[in-house]
Amino acid sequence: MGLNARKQQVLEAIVESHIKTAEPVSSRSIARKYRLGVSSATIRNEMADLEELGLIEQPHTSAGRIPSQPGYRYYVDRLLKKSDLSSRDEKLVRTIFAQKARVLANMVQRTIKTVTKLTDCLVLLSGPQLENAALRQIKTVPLLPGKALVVIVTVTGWVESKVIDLPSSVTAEDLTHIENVLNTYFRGLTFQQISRTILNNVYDELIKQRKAIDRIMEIVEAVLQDDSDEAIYLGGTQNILKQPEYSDIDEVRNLMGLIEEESTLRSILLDTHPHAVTVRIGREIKCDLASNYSVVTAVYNIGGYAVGAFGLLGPIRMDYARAMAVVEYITKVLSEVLSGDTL
Amino acid sequence: MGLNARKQQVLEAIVESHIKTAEPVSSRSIARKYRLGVSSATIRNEMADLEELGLIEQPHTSAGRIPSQPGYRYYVDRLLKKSDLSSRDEKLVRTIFAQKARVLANMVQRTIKTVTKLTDCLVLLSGPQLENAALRQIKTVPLLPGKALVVIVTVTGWVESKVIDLPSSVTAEDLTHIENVLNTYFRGLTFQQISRTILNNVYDELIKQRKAIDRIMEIVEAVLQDDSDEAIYLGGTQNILKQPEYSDIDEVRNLMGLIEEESTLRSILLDTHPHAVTVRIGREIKCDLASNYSVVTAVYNIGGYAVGAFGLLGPIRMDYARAMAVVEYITKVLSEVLSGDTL
DNA sequence: TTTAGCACTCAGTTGATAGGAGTGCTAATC
DNA sequence: GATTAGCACTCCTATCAACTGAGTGCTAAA
Repeated sequence: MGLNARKQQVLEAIVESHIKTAEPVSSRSIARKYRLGVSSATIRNEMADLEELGLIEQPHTSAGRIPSQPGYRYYVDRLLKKSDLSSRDEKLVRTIFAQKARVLANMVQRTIKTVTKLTDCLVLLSGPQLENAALRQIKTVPLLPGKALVVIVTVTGWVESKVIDLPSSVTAEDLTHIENVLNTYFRGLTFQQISRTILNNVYDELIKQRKAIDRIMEIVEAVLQDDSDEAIYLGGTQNILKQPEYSDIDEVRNLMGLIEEESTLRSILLDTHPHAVTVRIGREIKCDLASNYSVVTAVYNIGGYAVGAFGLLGPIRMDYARAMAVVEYITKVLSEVLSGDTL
Repeated sequence: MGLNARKQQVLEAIVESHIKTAEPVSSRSIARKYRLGVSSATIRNEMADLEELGLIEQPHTSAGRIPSQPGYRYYVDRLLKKSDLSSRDEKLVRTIFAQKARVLANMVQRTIKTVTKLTDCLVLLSGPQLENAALRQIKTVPLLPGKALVVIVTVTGWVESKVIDLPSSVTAEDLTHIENVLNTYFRGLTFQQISRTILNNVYDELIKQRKAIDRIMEIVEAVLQDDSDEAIYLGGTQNILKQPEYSDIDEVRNLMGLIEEESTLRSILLDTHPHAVTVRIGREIKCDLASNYSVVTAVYNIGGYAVGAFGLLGPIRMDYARAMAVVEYITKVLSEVLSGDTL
């Protein structure tokens, strides 16, 4: 869809004005506020063309124009000027990771809370899955018969702990032995590598102790298969309610319904291009409940392996430039911090 | 305020009808639905008296009556018939604690999620604070220089773990030593007792190792003073939005503002009678933001010591009988489970 | 003391009207 | 040929009056 320069300017003006005010944009207001050097009548003519192309639409005859979903798509693809976060905002983000104790659960909470201050969107975060984190050490702590705590420390200093159930036949000595084996063979490897490696290397070595291996596998699996890791964390509900589109109670209810549907949020968040900030607008999100929203998402990684996704969800009339800047910066910093490049 | 029997019946009818329908109640509908054996005119006379007493009020001249805040108070104190949970509901609550791993954080989440299904209120939960839990064992796990994991297991099998920072001068051997001391002297005591006991018993014993004592105190304090324990957990936002009072967008915003104010929620939750289910109605809650809500709260305990509070927040027109039954049952079960009486 | 009956009040709805914002089209201008 | 001024037209929004109906309060009778 090749638009001449002036049509692009008009479309850009309409999108940006509507993002700012949430109101339909009139030809006259464009002529006044954006110095295109032509009269409102000329802009009206261009608007008629843009409407024919399906990029803008009229809520009713005597109203101004608002961008259509394809209009926003055109804007995001070709008109939007990428912006960076201000250094003040970047500093704010850095404070998320200033705290010394590197506990994943805390970091997730702090990330969401902080981003909430940076945008008016709903903040979504999945993971991080530790599968691709390299192991520094595993500690096991026998608690009660049949119960032990497994503590995982990654090479980059992140701590995660889980209580697991064991066959009650496993003694404290077994556990110590298992811990030793795990640390000896697996230090520096990722969990993913462990599952592959174990069969080759360790199995032969410990063939005499079949039972111990079974236990080891149970532990590794218990740690990896914890469903709670797959939870979607979210915040900023209050934020998004400030947007004028949610002064209608039905919109609010729809939004709350969406928030409740964790599986939907998950599929939205995971439908993300692996190497770039992804923008999905309205019906581009393959989900009926969400066809009135847009999402900006990106994955973050540990040592180059995707381990989670981060995203912002807002009305279609959201500030895409800012949302993209936030998502890009957050996922960059998350990746750095989890991979240990900084700090 | 002594009301004759019929006035009480009329007040009860008004409160219960209004709780059910959220609409003003007319004399005629009472005459029809509640078999009082008198005509609507007689009920109108009684209503006039009740209004003069300030127990009911009229939104406008040609509307029915709704209970006033003192009217609800009278109802809760003298008219409300206490009810128990159905055995189906009780069974549902028991499933919260069916999971084997006794991890406090998980239990908190599950409790909230479950109660969300039992009422239309906002579910609030604080704690549990471990101060009054008796200690089975403490494990320390050195992680990195200056960082250790402290794992606490209570006598009743609950597990809580924290990453703490230590002076980097503390070695792994120090830590093991500290762990031994802690376990030797403190097993079976509550954290509260520990803080009192340590000065008397242990200090003399370990006088040669002043430094170690300081470390111990640091650990004990680090564990106790973790702010995250004082967080208020909440759920059921979607529930409460279904209530007809929240079809007004400003009401929704006010509610969201209240939810955001964690310190307010905390003070509401902690203003609870220590030995009974507490009901606070509207302005009885000492908080302007909350004067349009009612709360039903109660504390739960470990071995008789209060360790946290549980409550339901809803519109003043809430189902008090059910809310009280839920709060009473949940706190009873929480206390049992945490104290180890069952399971 | 209770009740039937009726006048009265007032919120909510409907319908008509006026005002205003914005467009689309036409004819004049550059 | 592109641009623009001007004007008729559309349709949303606000306002006001009239109407409706639910519910009350009061009075007089049972």
